[in-house]
Amino acid sequence: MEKYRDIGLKLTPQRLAILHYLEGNKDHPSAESIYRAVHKKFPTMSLATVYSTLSVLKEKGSVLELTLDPGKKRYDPKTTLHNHLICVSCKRIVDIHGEYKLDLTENEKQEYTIIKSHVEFYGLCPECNKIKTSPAKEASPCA
Amino acid sequence: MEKYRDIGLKLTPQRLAILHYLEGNKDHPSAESIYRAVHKKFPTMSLATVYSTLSVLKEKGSVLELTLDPGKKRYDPKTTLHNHLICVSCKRIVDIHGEYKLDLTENEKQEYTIIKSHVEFYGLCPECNKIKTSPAKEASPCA
DNA sequence: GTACGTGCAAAGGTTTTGCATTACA
DNA sequence: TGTAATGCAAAACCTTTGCACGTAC
Repeated sequence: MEKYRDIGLKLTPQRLAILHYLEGNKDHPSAESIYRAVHKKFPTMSLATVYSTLSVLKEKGSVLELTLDPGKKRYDPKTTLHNHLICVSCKRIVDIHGEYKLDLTENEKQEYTIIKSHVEFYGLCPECNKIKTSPAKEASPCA
Repeated sequence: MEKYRDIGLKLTPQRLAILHYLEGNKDHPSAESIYRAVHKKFPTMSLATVYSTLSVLKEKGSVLELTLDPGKKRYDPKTTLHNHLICVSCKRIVDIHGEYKLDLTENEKQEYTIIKSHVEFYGLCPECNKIKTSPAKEASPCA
């Protein structure tokens, strides 16, 4: 946690609670769900503080803001390049770690400069896939 | 335009105006910008009508709702699979037509079912790229 | 001690909804 | 004519902002 002080963050109890919640979190939570989780253990926490902390973490490059969910932003503490699958059944967002060769044509290489890329897969997450392919059970949305 | 009646759409003047505006449109407009454009020619048009028409068109598969812009939805009348580049300079969204091999590992193939995929490139659009690579001019955001 | 974070409430932007009126088919 | 679309206003969300107060360093 000291690494956050090193990048110029004042470590208040509220921020520590948010940082602990985010550490290793693979749920790609929204501001609201971070707030709900942290508010349980820390009833004075306000939603504005969550937004303001996320804004600072984003500036410092310590979280990624994901634009995958129509209607709200999601946050990802994993900041190295990776891709995502959006489950069409349960709406969960899960990490996909493969690297892909996304080669532009020669024409396109002249026209554009590419800085980075991100792949969104739409399909079934492991849990919903299991339900669907399991012969014994009726298919039903997970979560 | 008759194809829309065929899919069960009542063709009101408002809807025709929206459909004309969307036809061949490559700007990936938001509801608000569709409203602004159509309202000029059609002053009685209301924003609620734009939303309701977009909702029907989406259901019928005649437009795609894009979740690329944090804070608002964008709409794309091109419904065949293609990818997008988000210009980090001018924020324009432009189509990228290459097809990519996005092969999952054997492990992943067992875990997931993939229905479709979409690649977001971040970089410079043709206009901003031209400005940047042109030696004679100062770089400046386009649009 | 000071600069910055917190919490509250209000405001801003996008999208949805309810309802009376209007118009397509 | 009947069903569905329109337009208006209000409400529902998500996110940002202003400001008085509190706290990490």
